[in-house]
Amino acid sequence: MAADKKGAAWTPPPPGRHVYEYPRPAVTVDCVVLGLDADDLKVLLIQRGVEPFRHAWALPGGFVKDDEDLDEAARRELREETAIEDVYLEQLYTFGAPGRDPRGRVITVAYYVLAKLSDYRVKAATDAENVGWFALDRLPALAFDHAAIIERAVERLRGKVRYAPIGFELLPPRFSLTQLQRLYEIVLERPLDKRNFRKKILSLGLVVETDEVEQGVRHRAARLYRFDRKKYERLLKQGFEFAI
Amino acid sequence: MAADKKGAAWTPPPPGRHVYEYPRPAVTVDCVVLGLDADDLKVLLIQRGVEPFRHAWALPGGFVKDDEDLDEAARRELREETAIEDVYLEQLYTFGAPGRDPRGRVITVAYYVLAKLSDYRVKAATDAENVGWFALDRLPALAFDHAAIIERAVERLRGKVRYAPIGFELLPPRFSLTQLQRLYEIVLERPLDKRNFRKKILSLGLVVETDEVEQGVRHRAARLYRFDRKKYERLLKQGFEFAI
DNA sequence: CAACTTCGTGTACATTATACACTATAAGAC
DNA sequence: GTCTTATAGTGTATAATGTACACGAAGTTG
Repeated sequence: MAADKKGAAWTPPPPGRHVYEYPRPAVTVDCVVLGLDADDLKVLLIQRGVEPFRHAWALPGGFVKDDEDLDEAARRELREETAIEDVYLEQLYTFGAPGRDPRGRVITVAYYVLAKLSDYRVKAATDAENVGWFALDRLPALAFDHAAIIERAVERLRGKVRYAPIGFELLPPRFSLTQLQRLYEIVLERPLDKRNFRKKILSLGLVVETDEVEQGVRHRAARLYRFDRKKYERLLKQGFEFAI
Repeated sequence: MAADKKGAAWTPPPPGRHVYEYPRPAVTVDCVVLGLDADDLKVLLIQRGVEPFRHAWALPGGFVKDDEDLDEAARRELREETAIEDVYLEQLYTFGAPGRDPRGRVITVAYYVLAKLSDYRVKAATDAENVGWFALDRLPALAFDHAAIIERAVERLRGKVRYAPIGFELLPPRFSLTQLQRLYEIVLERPLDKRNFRKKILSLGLVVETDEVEQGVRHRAARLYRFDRKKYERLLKQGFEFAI
């Protein structure tokens, strides 16, 4: 976790000295923010300014406040550290191995976040600390157990993208079918047949044609579609199962 | 959580008084132990002996110790409170709403556990406190937010049983295909066709015939099968996907 | 040995998945 | 405005899988 983002060094509690009779670990949230570039899944990292792991890159995150829920804490830290808001956010897994933070017992509730990368390309770089998107296969050295957390987030995305319409969270509101196919190919790491993919997607009836086309391309522009979330929610209630 | 199982009442920290500058919630683990009866999914509950929620039923669980991992803590609490060991155990979700424990901030990492109910029918009742299996549709009043935790565990089981061979964790090592079908019918809450189910299961090649048959039934005895875990793991590495 | 209960089996049809290649359209260069 | 280039957009035949459906076989009990 990157809790001490304002530079105030955090000192661990003296071992074995607790005010109450039960252990009191520190609890943080960490966010694995995934975004889709033209050819890659990318993850948003911030560079640590303090020890331990000074200069190492880490997941955005920080301490959970006394009066906030875990999801709230994750959204707050995201907003504070990366200016990212209004994204798909879901709890991933809680990491609590005793040695995962050299300063003492810190349990972190990890979240995974799907962001429309294009929305945040600029903003991300303007924060006080270094912030950047990194391709998943070219990650820098990471603080704590954050590499393992990212790995689990990607596993989860891969597992879930086929059975839930979460891929759309990575695309702009209007997208071409080619873009959508590219997304699935990148996440699933295998090529898909263009005609079969389109047949399948359109037969679900969840993406609807708009009257817009791609702009600024140097060839025939593709028709743009949008995801019909309301229809999806209606169908869900009727036992419909999304699957690609 | 049922952390104070030995009757020592736990008092909450005075609000706003922390030794360090960041909040220090208590962290517990709670286990949703599911078992399969003839006609029902059941969950294992223990009855609380102390306030709050004295006399209410609750999930087995307790505080995470300073030097143990979360999974370890869950297994330890299970062993201590219910004598259950060597079961399928997987982290479920972390619940941390500020008001979920009336005594103060307690964050709980929930686990779900699949147990062969027949193994634990007797042992479970011998613990110092009241312990019992409850059908999911006839739960007693539950402490804290434990009803919500159980609900999420069942959702997870339902979602996962079709894509991972975890149903076998609920059956004895040797089982009939009728038992296996019954399991899926109970978990998925819909009837399955006998011939189609057997075709499907056998075509996966993961359950193998043994030379044993059901004992002590008052009709033709069914052949018993076992799950071939090694074969499953081999196939997994080759990209095989389990699905029912 | 009759009655009962569950076991174990196959086929026809519908649906879905897969493999595969060319024409249409728009932009850009000249 | 014509040619080049790049991607968009489309259909069919075959294989695989899913679904619906009913009855004789085998073992137990009285």
